[in-house]
Amino acid sequence: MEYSIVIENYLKAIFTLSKSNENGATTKSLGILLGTKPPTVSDMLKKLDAEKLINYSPYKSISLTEKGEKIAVKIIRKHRLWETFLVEKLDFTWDEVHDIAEQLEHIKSPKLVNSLDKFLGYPKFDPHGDPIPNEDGIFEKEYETTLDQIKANSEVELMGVKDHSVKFLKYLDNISMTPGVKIKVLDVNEYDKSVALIINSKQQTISNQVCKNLIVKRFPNKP
Amino acid sequence: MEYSIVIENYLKAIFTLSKSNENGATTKSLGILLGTKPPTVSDMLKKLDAEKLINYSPYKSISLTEKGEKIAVKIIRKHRLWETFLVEKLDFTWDEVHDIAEQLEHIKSPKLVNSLDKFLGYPKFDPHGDPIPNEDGIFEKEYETTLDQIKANSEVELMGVKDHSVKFLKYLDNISMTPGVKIKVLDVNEYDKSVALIINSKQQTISNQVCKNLIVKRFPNKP
DNA sequence: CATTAAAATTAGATTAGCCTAATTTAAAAA
DNA sequence: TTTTTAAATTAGGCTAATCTAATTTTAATG
Repeated sequence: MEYSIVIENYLKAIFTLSKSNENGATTKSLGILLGTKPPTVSDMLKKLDAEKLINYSPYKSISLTEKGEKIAVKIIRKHRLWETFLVEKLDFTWDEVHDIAEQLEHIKSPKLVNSLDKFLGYPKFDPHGDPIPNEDGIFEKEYETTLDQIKANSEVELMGVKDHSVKFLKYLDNISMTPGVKIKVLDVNEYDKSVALIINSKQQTISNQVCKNLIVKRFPNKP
Repeated sequence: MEYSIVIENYLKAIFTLSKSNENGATTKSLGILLGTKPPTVSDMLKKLDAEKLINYSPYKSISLTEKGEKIAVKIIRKHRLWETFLVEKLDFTWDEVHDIAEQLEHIKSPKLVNSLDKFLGYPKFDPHGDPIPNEDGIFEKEYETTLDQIKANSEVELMGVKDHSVKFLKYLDNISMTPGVKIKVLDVNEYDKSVALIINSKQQTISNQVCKNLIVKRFPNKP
């Protein structure tokens, strides 16, 4: 079955709010997120319930059915793949891509999504660091990687090291690179892949070789 | 001003029919092309006229205003760029791309179109051989090029040669490569750029060097 | 030039998605 | 536990885009 863009947006919004919001999705919060008034939301909730996309009855709580969640995840997958495409291939910046991806996420073609995924090299995270679900709707649970995998304008947390030699650890200590520290990646040098970053509000540059030995964690699931 | 997808489709359809159809766009032909009934078309024509996108009054002929044509050409530009993207980058075939491009052509973002254009290397023709208008809405008038510029699954006509040596012309004669002949390009070898093609329903393979000396004409403006 | 056939338009109705105003329900406070 | 307040829903209406049925206009034919 094919659903309207409006319905797809509702499902995505309910998914997002169910994860992030304390009370889950509400008529009010959906209205704010989607830019519509509460009565409009109420109407639509009844319709989504009738289509078995959500579980809902008047004045009660809102949750996605399995069917509804599947669709929501598909939209999120498309959104994040298109964002990745725009940044990686068309040189858009981090902050320009959201509105365009909001439109692109509604393009209907199963083959297109997977071709795009392949073209992009099956990325696991979008430019904001949010995980991209695979074809089966599974989100990567492994948020850890090495620092050389991180793109510019991301924030990560240092989890550990791969090289445990005293020499290396002393060096890390020198630049305040201690476990648990927050690292903001500013820029990746195209030539030698060295990385400009900020630790404790101090800017530094470290080599690609060092990056490969630093295990970091991304922060997923921001809006 | 931003117009609805439906309006954009009407303008594109009127543009196409004005070029191809004997009587230009009519209520009936628009209905067939857009999959709507004549009364629906009539209503919309009044609306488009009110918006100064077309010149029209009841029972009279239909033509685009400058304003309307500009929008139509923009949509066509987007459509053909996206088709090129799908074939060149995502390995879609010739015949799979139309429906997807019909959706993609309505994505709104001026920067996106031009970034895509740049990413694709400012192509002048789409995979069907139709010309892609540039940012200013100008269509390439030069349909002639050399055979090495032609992609797989295109049809061209031989217009002339660059090498006029007897040796070369004798060789061409041998393979029925005579001026005016229709050439269907089947495949371009990735390794040596040699080209598999059909002339007079006979398949042959010719080298890249030979291709570079053959001047051919594309066939633009198919549906 | 009158008649007929085809095309186009007007009339009236429907659906999805949205709104404001009025009412109902649930949750929080007294 | 009653009262108050905030949230949610119902009622009634609007617009864009669509339809069928009826009517009008143009063009083609005799």
